[in-house]
Amino acid sequence: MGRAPCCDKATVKKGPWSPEEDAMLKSYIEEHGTGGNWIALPHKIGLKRCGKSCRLRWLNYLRPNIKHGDFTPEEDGVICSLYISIGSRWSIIAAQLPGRTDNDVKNYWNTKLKKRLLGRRKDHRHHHHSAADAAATGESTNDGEPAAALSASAMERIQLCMQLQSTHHQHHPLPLMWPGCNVVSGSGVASTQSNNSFNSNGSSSSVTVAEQGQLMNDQQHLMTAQLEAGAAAAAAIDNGLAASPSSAENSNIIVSMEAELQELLYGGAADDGSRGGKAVDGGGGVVQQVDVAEWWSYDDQQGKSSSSPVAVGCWDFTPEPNTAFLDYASVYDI
DNA sequence: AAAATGGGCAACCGCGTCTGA
DNA sequence: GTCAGACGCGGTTGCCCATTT
Repeated sequence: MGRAPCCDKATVKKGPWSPEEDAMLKSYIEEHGTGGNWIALPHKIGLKRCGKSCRLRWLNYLRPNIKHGDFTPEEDGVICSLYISIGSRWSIIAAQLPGRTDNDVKNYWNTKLKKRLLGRRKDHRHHHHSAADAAATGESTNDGEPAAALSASAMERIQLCMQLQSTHHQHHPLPLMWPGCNVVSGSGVASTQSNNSFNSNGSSSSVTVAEQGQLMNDQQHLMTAQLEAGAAAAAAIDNGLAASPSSAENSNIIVSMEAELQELLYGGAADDGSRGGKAVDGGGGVVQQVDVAEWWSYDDQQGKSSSSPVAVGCWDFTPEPNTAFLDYASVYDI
């Protein structure tokens, strides 16, 4: 016995949304909110759409302050680092990127970032015939373990890690650090958790994009430090094993790996720091000011369904941002 | 110029999780 | 404690447009 469909598929409209439908949905939600029931929403509005479709349209396109296209290098770094660490948890990754949706991040990864990163593997192929290579081609690894046992996501993470490692660290194998890795607990984590937007507690901490860039950079330090851990754990998790944690750390390695990630992403041009952690110039030379507290506060404002909602932020209807981060943090012990 | 191919993106689908009765 | 309905997420599909042959 299958699950009951959420709507009458015979009567709902599918396919691209028309401007009229967009306008109807947008104006209704801006005026009344969602009412906490997406399924009932299209009936109230008079739209011949599935409730889930309305929700998706609102979240991915109509919501205020949605950013489309032109991912910044900082965002690239966050996406890559997090993907390597946690895999395709797009909602969590998107939660770290204000204005980005999980669908956007997912599409961006699948169509661009992944190719940019994995596409470079050929450059190093003649040096190494890695386990990931073997796995990717369906070959067996040295110990005879069929690589097909790993998920595609895990394989990608391993490929990325091994590519990073193969570029410069072939003579300096990195220690495993998972899951209790606390590599940069003295700097990156502390500053990240004390300053960033994810510890929203109602206080109106105003954080500029420039600061956000630095925060992302801090995060990237952390995430990059977990590259190895992520790959090892991905393999372990996929095999139902628990990787043993290690306390080993080497800040030089972390910095090197971060640089390698930048190199993989942006093609080897040595980064003097102007790329990461700098202000995001909107093109006009003026650094944007983003009040993160306001951003995250939209949930509350919208939830009150005031007659004139001030849609400053746009992460309503998504999990509490710090919850998402805490989810990540609790899993990865940071 | 036309056809084939590939890339990018919006939208859909199905399933796991959550929530309230 | 159970169950049904709703939500949220990740994977996949399909369409449109650009590029290549």
